[in-house]
Amino acid sequence: MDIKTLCLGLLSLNEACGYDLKKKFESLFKHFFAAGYGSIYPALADLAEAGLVDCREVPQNGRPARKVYSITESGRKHFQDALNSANPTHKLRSDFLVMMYFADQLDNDRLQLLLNSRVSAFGGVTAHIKNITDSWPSDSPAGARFVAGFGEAMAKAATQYIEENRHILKGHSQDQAKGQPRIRHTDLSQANHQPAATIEERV
Amino acid sequence: MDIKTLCLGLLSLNEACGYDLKKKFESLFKHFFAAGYGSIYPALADLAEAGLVDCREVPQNGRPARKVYSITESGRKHFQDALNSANPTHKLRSDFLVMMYFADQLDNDRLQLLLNSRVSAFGGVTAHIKNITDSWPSDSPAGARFVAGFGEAMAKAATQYIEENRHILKGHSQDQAKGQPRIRHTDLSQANHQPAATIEERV
DNA sequence: GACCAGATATATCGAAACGATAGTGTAGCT
DNA sequence: AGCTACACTATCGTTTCGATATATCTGGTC
Repeated sequence: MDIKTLCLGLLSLNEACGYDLKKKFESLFKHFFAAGYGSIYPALADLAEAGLVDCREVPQNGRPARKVYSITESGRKHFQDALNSANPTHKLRSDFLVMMYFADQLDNDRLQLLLNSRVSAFGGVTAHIKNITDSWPSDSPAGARFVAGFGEAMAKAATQYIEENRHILKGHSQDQAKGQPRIRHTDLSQANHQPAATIEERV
Repeated sequence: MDIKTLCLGLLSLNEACGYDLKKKFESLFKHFFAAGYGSIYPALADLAEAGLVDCREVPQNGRPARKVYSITESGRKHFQDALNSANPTHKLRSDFLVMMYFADQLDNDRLQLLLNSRVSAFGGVTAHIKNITDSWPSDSPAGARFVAGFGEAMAKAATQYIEENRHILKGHSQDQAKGQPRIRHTDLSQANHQPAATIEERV
């Protein structure tokens, strides 16, 4: 599902301008789908050109006019089709885990700092979700509650995992020699080399 | 952390060709960092041009020659710097959760299908991680075990959350009218409109 | 022996998305 | 008077994605 479709989906609930959509991304979708202006504005322009949304300019005193986009029947149908055809992805991209993978090239202070700030980032996610859901009425849509709960559950599980397992990671102490990995590593590059499983190699 | 840096990190452990790196991404990093050929090959070329890696061609019978990249001292230093300066991200991008957010525009069969295949996808993640870790020696690096465990923990927590909360989602039945949301939605577009919190709006 | 799927290895190209930045006036606070 | 936050627009260069092309060897099946 691309950003265009997502914007269309949000517009299927309420008409909105680009700025409104950005705010939604940063409140409702913050923990599972990020989108910046550089994605949203072109997406809206494309949707308008394709006739999936209408654009209406609402002038304001001083400020740039709001360009309010509202979904058309064609757009609504298009979104329904997208909901029913796509097989949805669910992808994590984590520099944090990459760094943890390379923990033995970090010194210990740095490692502990990274772990602590990740835990605190998950705390921030939890706080954010609590913050937005607190204002919801009791009849708020099930989907919204489901995804909020999912975010909470993930943040909690991640925090717990880190706290329970951080002890297995030990960065080297700072006065130790840096820059050379302290594990064996073996030449991989013979012509016609064997399948990886039969070669001694750092996992 | 961009793909270049990540490739450099992998090359700090073993020299490798583009194809080798791709395999690593698809085994070790599969659950938290994806990268395709379209990212890896340009990254290697850039690294070589910047002098952070050396490239050595190893001819093979029939097949295209392996271009084996090995990290230079400069490259190693560069990677250490990257490890110590970046504040790492950890981002989820989930079309699945987007769709769940729009659950009330899905019919029930489709909704159940999506939930089931997501659960089974998490099962696949768990199986994949078990598969790669089973072959590891007992002295395998702590970082690798930490990130593998993290993936397992997340897959487990996600599965559990879905199973325990899927009942709150109810897609409409198939014979019901489609295409119109059944919740109120209010015009957002008055000039100089109020802050969102004071307007009735679908969350 | 014929045949096909899959592994090994390279690489490119257009489309999509990211991330940072710019501009401009209002409102409110100190 | 000056500062910061907010409301709204928008662009632009870089990075990344995803699909595809090419070519040969290997291993298994009918």
